[in-house]
Amino acid sequence: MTEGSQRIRVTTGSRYDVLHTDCPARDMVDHVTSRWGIWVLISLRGNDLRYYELRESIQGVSEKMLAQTLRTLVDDGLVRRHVEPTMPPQVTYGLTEFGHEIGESLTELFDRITQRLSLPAAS
Amino acid sequence: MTEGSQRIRVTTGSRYDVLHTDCPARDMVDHVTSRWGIWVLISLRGNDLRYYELRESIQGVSEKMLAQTLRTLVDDGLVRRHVEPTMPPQVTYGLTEFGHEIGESLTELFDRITQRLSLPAAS
DNA sequence: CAGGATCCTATCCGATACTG
DNA sequence: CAGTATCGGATAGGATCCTG
Repeated sequence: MTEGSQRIRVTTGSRYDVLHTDCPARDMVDHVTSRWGIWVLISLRGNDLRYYELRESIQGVSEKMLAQTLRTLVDDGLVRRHVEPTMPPQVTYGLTEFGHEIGESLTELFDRITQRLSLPAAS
Repeated sequence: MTEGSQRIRVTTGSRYDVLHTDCPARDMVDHVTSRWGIWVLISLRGNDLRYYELRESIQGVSEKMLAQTLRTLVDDGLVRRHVEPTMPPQVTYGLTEFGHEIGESLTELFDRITQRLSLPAAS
């Protein structure tokens, strides 16, 4: 993004000026609202799931994208990864406390959308 | 996505089985959580804005993507577009009632993320 | 001012093959 | 089982030019 001369406007009173620049929250938001991230977080709300359970639960996701998404969410501190050193290995994913907070917001967002879509039509 | 043999499992008790298939909500969610869509919706919460105001407010967005994002959100019934037939023309964008609902959810999501990022560190 | 049209590049993402 | 590595097509997205 190469912003050197980008000034952060804090004079207007809008609290969103800051985030519109390159603040770290923007990356996190992008991860959370990524194509598959949102469904991973929602899927894990009920209970922890293993890798293949997530893959079957989230229709349409490829192994590559699921792995990639999970890695990002683990790095961000939203998802916890638990490895059981058996043979074959068992890896379980669950939400951290932070992940639960975010999952709650995402579920609310999703619910509002489905609710609206179930109505006839309105502007 | 070409799913013909895809069964909707309604027997498990999880209310998210349905949405993991190709339900229309998924498209809407993708639009709302698109790279720029989320910032448009948040930006318009306070007050209506004109095109160039949005462009300046949302740092990093190109004219093309802003226009494209706005068109999608208008089609989805989240944003209202008002044209003042002057010369030069003035176009103002604002949220519909539905847009306000969604914007509220997105703001909550965003607030939780920024709040967490402002803390030292935790898992 | 508010975009549409065009071009071109970065990246996303799926398919496939392979590994501990 | 739970991934990683690589490849290639699709698409998102930026830059530029142009119009009502």
